[in-house]
Amino acid sequence: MIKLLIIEDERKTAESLQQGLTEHDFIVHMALDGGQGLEMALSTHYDVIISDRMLPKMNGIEICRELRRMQIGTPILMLTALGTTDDKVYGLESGADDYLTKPFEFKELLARVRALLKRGAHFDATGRTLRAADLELGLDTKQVTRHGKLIELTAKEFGLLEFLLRNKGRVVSKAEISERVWGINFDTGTNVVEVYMNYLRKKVDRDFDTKLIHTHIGLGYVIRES
Amino acid sequence: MIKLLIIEDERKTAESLQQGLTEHDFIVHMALDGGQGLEMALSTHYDVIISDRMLPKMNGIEICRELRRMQIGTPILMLTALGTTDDKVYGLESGADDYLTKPFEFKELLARVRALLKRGAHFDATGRTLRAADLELGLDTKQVTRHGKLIELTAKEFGLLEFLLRNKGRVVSKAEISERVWGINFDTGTNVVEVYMNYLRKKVDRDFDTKLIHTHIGLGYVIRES
DNA sequence: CACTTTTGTCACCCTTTTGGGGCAAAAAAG
DNA sequence: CTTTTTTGCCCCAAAAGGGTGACAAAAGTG
Repeated sequence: MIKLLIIEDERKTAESLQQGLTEHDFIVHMALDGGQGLEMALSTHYDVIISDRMLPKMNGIEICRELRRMQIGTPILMLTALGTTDDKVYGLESGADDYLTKPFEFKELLARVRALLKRGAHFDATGRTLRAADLELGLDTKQVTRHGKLIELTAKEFGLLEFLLRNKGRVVSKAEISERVWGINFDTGTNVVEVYMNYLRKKVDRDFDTKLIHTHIGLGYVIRES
Repeated sequence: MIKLLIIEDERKTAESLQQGLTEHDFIVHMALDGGQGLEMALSTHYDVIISDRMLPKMNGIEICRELRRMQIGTPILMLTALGTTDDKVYGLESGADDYLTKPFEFKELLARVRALLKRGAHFDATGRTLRAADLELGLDTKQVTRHGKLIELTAKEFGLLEFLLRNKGRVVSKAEISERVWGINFDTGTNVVEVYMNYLRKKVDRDFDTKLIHTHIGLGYVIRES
């Protein structure tokens, strides 16, 4: 479920954007002026924000700056009627991630939104699927497959695999894992991590030739596809 | 030090880009055709890649796809003379992060590169690497290679090599090493440091002509690439 | 409540890592 | 050249790290 926020005061543009994006399976929220837009962006998590540059109450540039000041990194696509290079430069420097000049074709906007989503997907909890070789983990569907075959995981196993996949290629220590997946301070002499790593391996690696979960003794674990 | 790769075959464009970007304190590498560009992008870590779309040997779209297939997430800014919306859409869908149509003003390109950098700064999985000659140590991957060949190290060996590499060119005493790597007060008549230095040499230097680990008798050890 | 599933602990075993002893080789000192 | 110190390097035993089955507690389900 990908959520977008559109901040736009021209009714006609706003409506056609909303319609077009809704048809492409995005969840679209609308704000009709800058103040409202900022408020919504601050209170809800969006995957991409599309904002007009000229707006009542607070303009697009100000919204940008304010969001970045509040440590909100949501990608912002700025729309504008102003097409000079200086305008674009100014917009990008104030924290926008892309800048599109009106008039534009809807499909270009769609492509740019998707490009912004792709970039954020690595970290954002809203990405669609995580992959490593022929292993796929659906963040939305909560389904895991290897070589097309469904693998049933429990909640903790899923959480552990998701954490490993999000850090694909990076060795993560047991302390880091228990901290991030279990939320515990790895001081209690527990060996849950090892036990679960064992469960995961049985389900994910055992029946396959190329192993994905690797141990680096004394350092931690890593998912690697080589 | 921010490194950019420019893949562009038109001499004039290439040179003016290089000059402009160098003036803004970027380190700029150039490739004049697609094949060369791909090779460079695969072997070196760049912060942003700027690629022309139409290139000899291999075009920009193909480079994009190939890099993404190889799990390289470096932000890509595509340049093109083709300005139709469909071209842009196609480019963005193949894995590019931004798309700029020629002719453009340099300052817009600069602003877009900066916008990409801001975002890409996050996942720098390939950047945290220590090097000495053809020896590479990945701080995240915990992998060590020499001349492209993987070397397996234990945790202590890794810690020792990391310490030496962090102090590349500086002679570190055995007391310093045991203090920083083992966390012990080098008073016990132990010879662990010598023993481990020996392990490291076996794995890192033995099979190669140019030795990297050098002993300064009575003073300590150092990694030197000369 | 009875039953199933999930979660986490324990105990045991196996593997790898670690670091010391001892000695030969190399370097420095006399 | 001989002696002393330092370093390199083999072997080996102890320790640490990690894998795994059994089992009990906890959570979820009808």
